Amino acid sequence: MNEQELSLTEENYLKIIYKLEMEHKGEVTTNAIADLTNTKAASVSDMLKRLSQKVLVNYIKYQGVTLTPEGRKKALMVIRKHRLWEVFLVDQRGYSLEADHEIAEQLEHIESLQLVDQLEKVLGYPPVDPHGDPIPNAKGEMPNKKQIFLKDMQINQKGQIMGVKDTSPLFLKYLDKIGIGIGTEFEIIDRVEYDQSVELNISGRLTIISKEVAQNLFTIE
Amino acid sequence: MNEQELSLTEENYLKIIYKLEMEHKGEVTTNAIADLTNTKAASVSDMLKRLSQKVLVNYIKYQGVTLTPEGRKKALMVIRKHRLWEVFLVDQRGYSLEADHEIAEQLEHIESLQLVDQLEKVLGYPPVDPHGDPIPNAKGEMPNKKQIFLKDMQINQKGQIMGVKDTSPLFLKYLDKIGIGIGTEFEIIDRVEYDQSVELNISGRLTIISKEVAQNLFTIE
DNA sequence: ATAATTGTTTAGATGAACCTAAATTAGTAA
DNA sequence: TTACTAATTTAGGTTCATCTAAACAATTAT
Repeated sequence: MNEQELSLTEENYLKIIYKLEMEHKGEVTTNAIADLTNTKAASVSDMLKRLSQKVLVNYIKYQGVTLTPEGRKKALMVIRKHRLWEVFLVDQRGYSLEADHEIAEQLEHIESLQLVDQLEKVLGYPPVDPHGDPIPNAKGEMPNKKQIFLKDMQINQKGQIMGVKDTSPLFLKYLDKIGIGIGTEFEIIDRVEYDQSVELNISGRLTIISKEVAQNLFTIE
Repeated sequence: MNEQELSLTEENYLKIIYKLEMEHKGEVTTNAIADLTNTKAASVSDMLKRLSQKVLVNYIKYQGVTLTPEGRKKALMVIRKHRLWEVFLVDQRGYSLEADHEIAEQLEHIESLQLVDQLEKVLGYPPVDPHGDPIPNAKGEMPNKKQIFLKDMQINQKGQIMGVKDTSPLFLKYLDKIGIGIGTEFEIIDRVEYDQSVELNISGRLTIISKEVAQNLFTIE
């Protein structure tokens, strides 16, 4: 009785309400939603009424919306799918395409919990997507992982590259050249006082990265 | 001017018309389409009018439809996506899920030619999907590959397992056990007169499969 | 050839998701 | 407070994809 199928559009609304709720910590306004959905306020009002009827949001006229527990769970499932597909896309093809996000916007609506769970397994249970955003678990709970930049890590700490901040082709090409990518394991060997560059041990080899690079690479926890 | 975006529904109609055209070699009837789309004849008539206006089908009232070249190309692109995703699903997870086809039905509508081309590359340019159906190329042309069952191959011929006919869990489990899967390379060593079983060389090791198994495994060309 | 059957199309409605324009409410400034 | 502005909702329409029921065309059987 719980598992009402949601339309693609409804899923998108929930996802956006979730995001806005996180940002402003509270009620979400009609206009804010209209902006992000590329629709008009009137259309949003319509939809909020419908979502309210399905008990996915708490909606009081003129006062904005919040998600119900059920709505939040649905939103998190969509976000989970989106982020896992993002990992998949980057994994399969590198950061090459600007379009990754757009494609993930479509893939996030593929219905099959099993598929997404299997995807997660194949990808090695990544805690975050390539933007460093945490991936909700199969129960629809958002873990509070945080990204830590190599620049800020202690000497002797180990980790695995989980993503990059700067996604310009120039930077990505350089990373590729020096053999650093998503999943690369490393250990912080030393930090050079002089220029704040960082010495890494990557599978036995010493690799030195500049401060700029160390500011743009992150691991998790 | 050519690249009108099609709705998911329109894509499905084209795909189904293509399939029916292949089967009956000629005009496709309204009712046949209605059956496969799980809609009613009246809805099909409506849609055919719309597709006709977009010059994707040739439609004459009471006389059935055929695809135009443009419509055929669109249909083949959908089929290409569907079959590549099927390969992906089986690749990632084995035949485990009955639901593979349903999931591919959704994935086939993901818009991104680049993604599907990249997928094809990652999968190693498979000529057929796991059901042995050929995969149209990036230009929207259907190659005429045909499946050949191991039962019918000559001694000394080599090949690669491209799919299975029987997809019952029992059979798939057995294949798994004897180490045969999609992509497995083999050479036909001999055929045993007595029971028509087939001796294979699989990466240096002799494997014997029964007539029944050899009737259900195929390669291509 | 005519009648009966089957297949197909039209007419008129529906629901989802959107729109514009007008009305309403909430919040702010005089 | 009252008047004004900005945000929101309602009213009334549109398009897409569907439906049912009725009308119409084509095919088959007598």
